[in-house]
Amino acid sequence: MSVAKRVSEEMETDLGDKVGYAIRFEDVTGPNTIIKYMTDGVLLRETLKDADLDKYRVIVMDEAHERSLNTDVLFGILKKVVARRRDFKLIITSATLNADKFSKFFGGVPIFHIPGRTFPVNIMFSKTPCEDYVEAAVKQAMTIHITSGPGDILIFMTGQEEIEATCYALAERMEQLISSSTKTVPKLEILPIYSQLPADLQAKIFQKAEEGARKCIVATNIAETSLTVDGIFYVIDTGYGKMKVDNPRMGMDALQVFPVSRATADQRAGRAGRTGPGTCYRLFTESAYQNEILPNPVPEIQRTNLGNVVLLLKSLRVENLLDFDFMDPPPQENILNSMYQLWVLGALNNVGGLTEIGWKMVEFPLDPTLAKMLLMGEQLGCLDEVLTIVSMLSVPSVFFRPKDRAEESDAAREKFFVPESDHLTLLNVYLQWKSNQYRGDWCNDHFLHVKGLRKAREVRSQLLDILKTLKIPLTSCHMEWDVVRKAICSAYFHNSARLKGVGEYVNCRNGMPCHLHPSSALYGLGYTPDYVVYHELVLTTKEYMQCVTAVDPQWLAEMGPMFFSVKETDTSLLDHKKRQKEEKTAMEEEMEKLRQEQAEAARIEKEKEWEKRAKQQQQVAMPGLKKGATYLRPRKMGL
DNA sequence: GAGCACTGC
Repeated sequence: MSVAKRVSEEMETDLGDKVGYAIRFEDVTGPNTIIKYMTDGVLLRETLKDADLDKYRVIVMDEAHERSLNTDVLFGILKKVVARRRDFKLIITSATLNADKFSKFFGGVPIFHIPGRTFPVNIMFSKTPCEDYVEAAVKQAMTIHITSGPGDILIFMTGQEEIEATCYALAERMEQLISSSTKTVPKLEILPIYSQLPADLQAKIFQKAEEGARKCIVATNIAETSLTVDGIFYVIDTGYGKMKVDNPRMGMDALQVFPVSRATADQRAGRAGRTGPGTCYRLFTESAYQNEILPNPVPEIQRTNLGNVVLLLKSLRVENLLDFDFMDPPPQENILNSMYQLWVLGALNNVGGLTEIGWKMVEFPLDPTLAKMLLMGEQLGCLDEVLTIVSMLSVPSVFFRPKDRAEESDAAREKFFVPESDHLTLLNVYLQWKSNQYRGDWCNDHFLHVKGLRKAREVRSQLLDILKTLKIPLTSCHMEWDVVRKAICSAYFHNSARLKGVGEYVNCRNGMPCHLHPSSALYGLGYTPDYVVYHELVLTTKEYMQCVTAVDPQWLAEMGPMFFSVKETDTSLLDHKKRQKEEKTAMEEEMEKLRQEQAEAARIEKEKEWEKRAKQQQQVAMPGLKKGATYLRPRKMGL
C-alpha cells in the first residue's frame, strides 16, 4: 500500500485513480487504474474468475525468492498464460542468486541483474559449534556494546521464550556491569519483538534510542522480511528459526526448530548493512554454513497441507494434479493425502472431480474443513453461529496469557467456557464482545487480543458477502447448541477421537494417540466425553488436540459412513452401510486401501518422530533465570 | 497441567 501511495504521488494522481492497490479486505482501485499493486493471494483468487488474466498486459511478481505457497501456484498458472497470450509480459524479481532456476522454469528467458543498494557486511563465524546460543548471543552483544562503535544490535532467536530469556540475561549482565564498574556504562535499550507481542510494545523498536544509548533488538524471523529497522550495524545470528511443518502421515502439525538455510542466513546478515557497513556475528561455524545447512529454505508448497491448492487447481480444471507444472513439485504423497481428505469431506467425487459442495467450497478463502463446516451450518440451519466459529478459527488464538498474570488470565478465560466445546467457547467470546459494542477496553479487561477479534470480525463480514453472492441465506438456530455441535462434527469426522484413558484419546481412524490440552474447556469438566472431534493435532511435548468439541457417536456414524458404523442394531443405519458397500467404486476401494496404509504409516512415523525429537532436544535450565524456567535448544548444527 | 516462526485469501 505504501508503495502504491508513493507511486501515485509521483504520477500526481490520487491513490485509487491511476494507481491503486488491493489486499484482502480492501480494494482501492477504479476504472482509471492502470497500475495495480496487490498481494499474491489476491491475484490467485482473480485467476479463478479469469484464468487468462485478460485484464493485465504485464504482471510483475515481486519477492519471488520468498516462494510463498501462492507465488508457487501462480508460477504454474502464469507459465500457461504466457504460452497462450502473445500480448502478455511476465517479469519476476528475486533477491537471491538463483535467477537461473526461475529463467529455466519459464523456458530460458533473459535475466537482468540490478546491483543492490546495501552496504557491505563483514561476516564473523564461530570457531567452534556453540553449545548454548542464548548465552553466546548475550556475551557477543555485551562485547559489542562495550568495545565497538555506535550502531544498534539485532539478535535473531527462534521464539518468544528464548527472546525473553535473552532479554532477561542481557538486563542482568548490564546490571552487574554497572555495579562493578567505576566508569559510567552507556545505556543499552533491550527490546524484544515477535508477532504475538502487543502492538504498543512492538512499536518501541522503531523509536530512536535516547542520546548515548544503544538499542539491542531481540527478534524472531519477523525481522527477516516482515519489518525493517534502520540503524542496525550489528547482527547476531543464532542460525536457527522455527518453522511449521505438516506431517500428513500423522495428520499433525508441529512448530519445530531448524537450522536456517544459507539464503536465510545471508538475508539476516544483510540487515546489518542498510544504514552503513556492518558486521554479522554468526554463532555457528563456517564449515556448518558451507557444508551442513541447505542452500535455500524448503519451499512452503513442499511442507504444507495442500487441501486449498488441490481445491483451487481442480476448479481451474487441472485434471491430473501430479502433472501440474510446479517449479518444485510437492511430494506426490502429500497431493494424494489432500485429495483423500477432500474426498472424505465430500468435495471430490469418486473419480476425483469437484462435487457441487466442492465448487461451493472453492468460493471461500478458508481451509477446506472450515468451508465444509460453513456449508453444513447452512444445511442444519445454524449458519449464523457457524460463521462466527469459522471466523474465530481463521485468526490466531484470541486468548491473551502474559506470563506474569497467568492465573488471572486463566480465570478470565474460564469464564467464557461452554462445557463440552472449545468451538462454542469461541462463539461465546465473540457474542459477548459483540454485546459489549466490540469495545477494545472490554477485550483488555478480559485478557483477549483486540487485534485478533477485530480480524475475526473482518473475516466474518467478508464471508458474509460471499454467502450473499452465492444467495445463501443466513439462518440461526437461536442458541440450540446441539445443532451447532452437529455441524461442527460433520466437518471434522476425520479428526475424531475416542476415549481411552483419563484425558487420553485415540484417533478413531488410525489409532493415533491424542490428548486434551489443559487449556481446553473440556479439561476441567470433571468427566471426559467418550467421543470428541478436534480442529487440529499439534505435536509439542505430547500430541495435543487443539479446539475440541464433544460429539454423539451417532452423528459420526450418520455423517461419516465411510469410517464409522454403530454397534447397536439400528437397521436404517445398517442398510445405509450395506448400500454404501455395494456402491463401492474403484476410487473408494483405493481410498480404503490408502486409509489402511496411512494408519500403518502413521504408527511408524510417530515412533520415528519421537526418536528424532529425543535426540534433537534437550531441556536445559537457564542459569540466572527464575526457578523452573527452561528453554529448548538444539544440541548442535546439523540436519 | 501447558507453551504460541511468519505471511496470505
